[in-house]
Formats: sequence, C-alpha cells, structure tokens
Amino acid sequence: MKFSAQEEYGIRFLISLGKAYYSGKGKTIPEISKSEGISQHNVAKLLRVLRLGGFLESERGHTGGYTLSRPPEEINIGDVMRTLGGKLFDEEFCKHHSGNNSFCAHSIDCSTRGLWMLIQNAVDNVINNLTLRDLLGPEKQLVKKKTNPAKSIAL
Amino acid sequence: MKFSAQEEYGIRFLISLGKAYYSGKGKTIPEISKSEGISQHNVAKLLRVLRLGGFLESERGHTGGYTLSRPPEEINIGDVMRTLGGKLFDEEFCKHHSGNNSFCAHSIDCSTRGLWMLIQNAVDNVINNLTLRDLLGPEKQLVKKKTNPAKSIAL
DNA sequence: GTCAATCTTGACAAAAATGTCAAGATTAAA
DNA sequence: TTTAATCTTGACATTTTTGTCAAGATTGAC
Repeated sequence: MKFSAQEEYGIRFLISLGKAYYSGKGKTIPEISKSEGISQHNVAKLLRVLRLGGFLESERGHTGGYTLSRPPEEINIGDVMRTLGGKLFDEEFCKHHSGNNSFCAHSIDCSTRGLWMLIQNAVDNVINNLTLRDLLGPEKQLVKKKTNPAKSIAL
Repeated sequence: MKFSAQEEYGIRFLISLGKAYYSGKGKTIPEISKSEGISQHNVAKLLRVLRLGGFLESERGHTGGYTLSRPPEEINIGDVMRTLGGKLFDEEFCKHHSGNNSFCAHSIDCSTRGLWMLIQNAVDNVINNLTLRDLLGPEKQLVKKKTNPAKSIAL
C-alpha cells in the first residue's frame, strides 16, 4: 500500500500553484522543475494529468504557464487523489481475483474485499473533507485541524 | 494509492489458513494454489514472506504444509499489512523529495507530508484495531462491526 | 515577421514490481 | 531404503510504473 510517484508529485505541484494563486498568478514548468528538483519533461507530463483532470489551466507562449482553474478552497483533495492514482479499491478487483472456484468467493462474500472497503472508507473520510486550501497553511495546522475529525468530518 | 499484489494475496492466504486453523490444522501450497487460482510457485513465494514475518509456520515432508503460528485473534492486521507492503509513509520520504531548495521544504514544514500522515493515521486506526479473526466471519459482519469506530477504536 | 519562450504530444528507455522456473532439501510412508 | 510428497531458495522472465527524449505548436515581445 503505497502512494504512487504521480500522486506525490501531483499534490506537491498543486500546493506550489495554490500558493502562487493568491500572491500572483501561476508558474511555469521550468520554475516548478527547479523548485521541486524534477526534470522539466517529467513536470510537464504530470501537470498534463492535472490539467486533463480539470484542476489546472495552461497557456502557451512567451508569458504562458500553469494556473489553478479555480480557487484552492474549491479543489477537493479526494478528487485530486482519484485523478492522480485511481481508486484504492475497484469493482474490477473481484473479476481479477476470483480464483479457480466456480463459486467466486468474492461475489457473494469476501472478507478481503470487506477489509479493502474499510480502509478505503477511512481514507475517503479524510481526503473528501479536505480542500487544497487546507494544504496551503503550516503542517501543524493541518494535522491539528483534522486529527480530531468529530467536528468537520461527517459519517 | 494502491494495494500491492503481495498485500492482496497475503491477506487472502491468511484468511484461508485462518479458517483451517479452527477446523483442522493447515494447508499445503498445492491446496492454496488450487483454491485461489495462483501458481504454486507464486504461492510459495508469498507464503514465505508471511512465514518470515512470523505469522506462519511450515513443515516439510509428506505430511507437511503451512499453519498459523498462533490463533487468528492474536494476529494483528496492521502488523500483517506492514510486513506485506511496508509503511504507507516513511521517514525516508523527505530524503528522496527534498527538491533543489537548500531549505528543504519538508524538513521544517511540509503539507504533503501532513496529508500523507493524516491518511496513514486513518488507515492505521482501522488496521491496528483488527485481527485476523475479524476477517474470518461474513463480510457484512466486518463492515458492521467497524464502520462505527467509536466503540472499538481508540484515538 | 522573427525570435525566444512557453506548453503539447507520442515514442522510447530505465527501473521496479510481479510472476515463473529449476534445482535442491526435508519428511513420512511403504 | 526407496519413493513420493512436501517446502526452500536463488535466478530469471514478464509486466507495469516511472522517467526521458525529440519534434512540434502556440504566444508575446521586438
């Protein structure tokens, strides 16, 4: 159970562009490449995913660059994570892992699936209730805000 | 953010051996291979990981096979998941992703790290409070038991 | 219009995860 | 003791993920 590289970089790029959103406008691929220490080509590839996901807009030409497509508080981290890394648990799961039993242990009742869904629900409760804005402040503030979920996270 | 194949198979094998633990004793590699639809060699490779993790014991020879090393209720799912797939978030993270900034954005304050830790805490609250025994009943029972975590999951 | 800077796209290379194979070691039954 | 069944290990092949590259398209400044 790991975060993919695309997820890690994608979140970092959004944070970088989220900070730029308030103070100025956007950033260019070379700028992000330099500040994050990733090759320009790789930055371009990953920003493309976020653009196709609707989180970013790009402009070409001499004064071009990338900007958020809407304010940070309107960008849901759950949506972002699903765009970058897909869903943790997928319905296809049961098709790939039915084993040789003709009575697929999974279609009727499957504890592995139950565990996966429990984990996914826990993760979704966190990421669906965060926006990019929550990631722009200091780390301690984020942890403080969300560690006691009773106030903000609906079940 | 995906489960690794090793995690998926590892959990399934433990469930299979957990059911065998009460009724009889253990299972052989060919038996698990057949019921789960995975090659014997691959089963052998994955069971080895669980054995080295201390969850299983093996015996060779004509009447050999694999058995749980202790009762299902003493096998913590969090321990199992960490053995199979490592930790979701690792301290090494900040070493690999410091970027070119000499003042590593991560060592002092890093919202990406904060998000990762929030997610990991949510996952840990689920898996650290489950034992293999919880996975041996019907799926509905598992979801029911743990969906309202107030009673059983300590913060 | 020319130039330099930007983003865009598809193809390719490298690395990591996953799965397979072959040879061997151990044990119990016949 | 022989045999057949089991587990054990390391090497290798395949697949997926990740990262790189080259050629092109667009835009603003001069």
